[in-house]
Amino acid sequence: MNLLDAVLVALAEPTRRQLLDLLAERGEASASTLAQALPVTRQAIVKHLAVLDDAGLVSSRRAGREVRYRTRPERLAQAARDLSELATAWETRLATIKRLAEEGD
Amino acid sequence: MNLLDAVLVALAEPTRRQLLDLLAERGEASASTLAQALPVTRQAIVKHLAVLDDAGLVSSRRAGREVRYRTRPERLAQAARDLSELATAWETRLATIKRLAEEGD
DNA sequence: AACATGTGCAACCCTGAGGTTGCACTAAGG
DNA sequence: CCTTAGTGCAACCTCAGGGTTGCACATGTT
Repeated sequence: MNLLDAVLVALAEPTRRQLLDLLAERGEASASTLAQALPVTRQAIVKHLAVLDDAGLVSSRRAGREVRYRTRPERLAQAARDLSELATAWETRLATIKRLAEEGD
Repeated sequence: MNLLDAVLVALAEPTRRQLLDLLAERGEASASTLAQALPVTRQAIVKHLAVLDDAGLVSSRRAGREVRYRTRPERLAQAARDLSELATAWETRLATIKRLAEEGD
């Protein structure tokens, strides 16, 4: 599974998108803190953060006894570019097909 | 669930991404035809196409006894723009936080 | 030292998504 | 009219993903 795939999978989950919102809002936060803002357990949060980390959408660092997470906008920006490219490729395809159809009739 | 969410969910599935590839490649295809190119049943394909349709990533039209599907690049392009916006918003947040931290120290 | 807070790990539960099979229905072609 | 190819519907199966609980471990505080 390449990175774009991982990003898409990561973003497909409502809770994970909420987590990203919270992180973007706060700049940095621990799993325990985040758990207080959402209707799920800390453990669930941790799992989600792991998925987000695999997708490169968040990074973490240890600060004493807690682990702080933050967003990584570059990855999201990259994913956006990838999707954009894909869209352009489709458009080109469709344009070509349309053109051929018109010529051939 | 708004449209971007639906798009993300739709794209999170490998088989659906393959379907989109095939459609982009062929310009137009029916569920039965697509099923021949993938290791799953026509029914599975139909379900996936329904999800893609809900997300606005494909459109369909009846042609005699078959239903032909095609990609809709605008939606994907829109999704790409939305993600890009989100990334920018995060970047702005992080920049602000960083600035405040420097000023306040 | 004792306590509180945050994390890590593992087992477990359960729903939904992806997939299949079977059959009825409809349209095209001989 | 009969056959063939494509679709639609519904019941069913299976498993990974999201979630929980319980407990051990580590760090900070008094």
